[in-house]
Amino acid sequence: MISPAEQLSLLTRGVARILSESELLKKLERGTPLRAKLGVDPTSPDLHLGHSVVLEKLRQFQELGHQAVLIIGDFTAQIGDPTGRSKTRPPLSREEILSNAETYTEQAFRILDREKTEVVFNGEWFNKMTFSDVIQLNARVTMQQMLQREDFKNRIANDQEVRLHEIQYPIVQGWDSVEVRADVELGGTDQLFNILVGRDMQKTEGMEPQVVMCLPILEGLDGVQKMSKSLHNYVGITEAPDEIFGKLMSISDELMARYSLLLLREEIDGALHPMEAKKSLAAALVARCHSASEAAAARENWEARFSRKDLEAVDLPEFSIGARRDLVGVVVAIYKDVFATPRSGSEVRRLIQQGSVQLDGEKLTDPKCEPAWASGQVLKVDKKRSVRIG
RNA sequence: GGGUAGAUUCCGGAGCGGUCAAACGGGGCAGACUGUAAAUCUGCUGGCUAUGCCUUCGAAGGUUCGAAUCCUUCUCUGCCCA
Repeated sequence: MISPAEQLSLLTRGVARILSESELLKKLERGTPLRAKLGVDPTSPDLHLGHSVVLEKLRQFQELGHQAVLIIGDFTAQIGDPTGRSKTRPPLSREEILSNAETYTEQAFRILDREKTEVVFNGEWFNKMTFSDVIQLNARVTMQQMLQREDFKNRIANDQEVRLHEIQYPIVQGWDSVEVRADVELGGTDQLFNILVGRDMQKTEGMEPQVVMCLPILEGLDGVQKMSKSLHNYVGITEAPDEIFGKLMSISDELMARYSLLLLREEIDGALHPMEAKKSLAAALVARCHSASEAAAARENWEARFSRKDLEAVDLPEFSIGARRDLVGVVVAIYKDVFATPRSGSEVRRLIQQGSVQLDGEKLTDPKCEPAWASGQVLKVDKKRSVRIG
């Protein structure tokens, strides 16, 4: 058994904010397993590297013999969170939530130890509440407290709306902590406020307050905004090895250092050429999401393709010419069927005119042309995407 | 409830009734250069069976030869006052 002090130093590594270390130490010194809580929202079940930062931390708790408590926010998902102006997000059905929760946990268990994870749905207690229970819950929190929250404050300052139900979210989340008797709650730094509410609610209930542990928010591939699916700047942990490797190779050097630190808890080796360092990072992350052998294969594939530009040696997706044989028609079909990133005919026409499309290394700039297609030809539609004509 | 401002293409934000598919900026995409990096430069950024046609400027009507621009009603939002 590792000593409480050693545990503390491991657990606080890579953490952006903790309240407070001394409280955590005290809890650790009791010697009984701590209950470490993480609440997740089953609205978009696709996990990406951003989520993995906090999941890794939770895993660390497990490795040290503590109890992970994963709360699925099925209740909140049923209400639907209408963030944004005109569009009200349709509330999810029971079935959707359950199936989302299923895919979510499936993915989360790539990182977490399934055997040592307690999964609970918060609808279990919230669905039983009456309106008067809700009022009483609200009575525990003041308006002033809610208005302290940074993003509410900003939105008010910028004349943007804040819906009343939005200020319920921290309360709901806070009550979860009471229900599961959390000793520690994990979350991104954006969760600081919510987690603090949980502390307060536990105190009002006469419980020992949970320790707040905030992990840094991972930037997306653009290096500016947080990683998120809706911003299209994410790397999904279930994506194909080549895909993950490629996406990581396109990040900036600056971001590479950040990813290395947050995802691998390692500094970049300054002696390496930045590109080599990036390859190691990419390989390490592919290995984590898949396996070491797949990581090696992805690396080799990438090098053949982009360093040696040896497209013959690479596994390219195959495409068979369909009904439309003209260049625009073919490229549109490729984007849609092979890469699942549809582009309109006009868009493709522009790409062609700008010299993005090559057939066997030769640029085709006339959208109207109809090349003599032959099986085995390599059609490159843009810098990163090519197919082999089947 | 009263007053007031506003709703424009991914976002921000212009837009004398015709020359507006709509300025400008951001973002995005592509090309050149590279290390699928950054920086920089260039081009593009509604759709189509494409020298023309179609659908877009909160919604529905209306006035006009003609409307994002004018009128009416409606919906939504901000701000101020209660």
